[in-house]
Amino acid sequence: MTKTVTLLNKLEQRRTAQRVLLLNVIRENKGHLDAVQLYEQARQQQSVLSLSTVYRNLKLFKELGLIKEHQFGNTHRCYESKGQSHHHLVCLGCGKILEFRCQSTEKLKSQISSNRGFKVIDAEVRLTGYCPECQNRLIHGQKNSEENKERG
Amino acid sequence: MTKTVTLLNKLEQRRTAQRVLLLNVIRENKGHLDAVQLYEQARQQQSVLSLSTVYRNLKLFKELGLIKEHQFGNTHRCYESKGQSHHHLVCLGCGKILEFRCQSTEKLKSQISSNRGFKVIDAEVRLTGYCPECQNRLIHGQKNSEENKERG
DNA sequence: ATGACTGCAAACTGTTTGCAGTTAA
DNA sequence: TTAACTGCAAACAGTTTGCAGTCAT
Repeated sequence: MTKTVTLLNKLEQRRTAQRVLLLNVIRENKGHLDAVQLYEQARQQQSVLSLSTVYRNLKLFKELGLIKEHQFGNTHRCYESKGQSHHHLVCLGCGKILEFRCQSTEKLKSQISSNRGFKVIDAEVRLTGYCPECQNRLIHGQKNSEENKERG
Repeated sequence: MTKTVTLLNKLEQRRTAQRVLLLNVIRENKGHLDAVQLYEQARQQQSVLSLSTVYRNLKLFKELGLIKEHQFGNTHRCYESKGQSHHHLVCLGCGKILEFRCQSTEKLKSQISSNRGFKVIDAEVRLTGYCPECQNRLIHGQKNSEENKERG
């Protein structure tokens, strides 16, 4: 994987300690982080960092195409490093986000491109429903778990 | 199409003037409305209505499964009546939302269901990129149109 | 040296909530 | 009659912004 530092140099952005730190945390973390989670994880490694810097740099990274932004059911947005393309299963019961891959979107991209003249940059498939655990819980008549609902 | 009034009765919800009005506006409107747009359109027909009522009822309609909620690039959410299943093309240039249909998601649903044990309630495919007009504008070196960017 | 970047606090936006009055059933 | 519903204003959460100081180049 390209070094974060190199990445920032190439993109002609200043290589500040905060940017290197933030990008590293995002890239090391496999899942989805929201701004506050990223802030907290980053602060554990280096305490000089403010939440506005996190927001400002998330915006920058997004514009540079280094990360992807998502908004699932929740109010807040979350971010992930752009790695291998994958899609999401969003559980309505517990808010958990699962990932899956599928090849068929490539075909779809080219279809849309030729039929509609729309230049597709990115494709996301999102399935909402219930994960196995929540199905189980619902069958056995227990109350919905709200545990992971906000920070999934 | 089922009458809004009948719909509310069936669902054992009170048939208030505000609810009937809001549901009608949503159902008559083909595209996507955010809360404020819905509020404004509804007020044109009947001036006794507050924004909190709009939010409260959007939440209700969503829980009853009468409408679908989306969050595209923007900060605000938008809503549409549940009609024939369709997916979205989101233009990064002007924020415009285009729709398309595709059959392949049904197959995907059952695949995920059998492979992962995830009970799929809904599937959405979202392609982001550039609409024909924006591609044109970009080729001819003009600046990005921000016109529709917020209220698309 | 200097313009990009940062932390801080204050502002802003979309949404939710408490309350007292109103209305559908 | 009364619990569900409403409008209003105030609260809230997530995000953005203005400013003065700092730091990468």
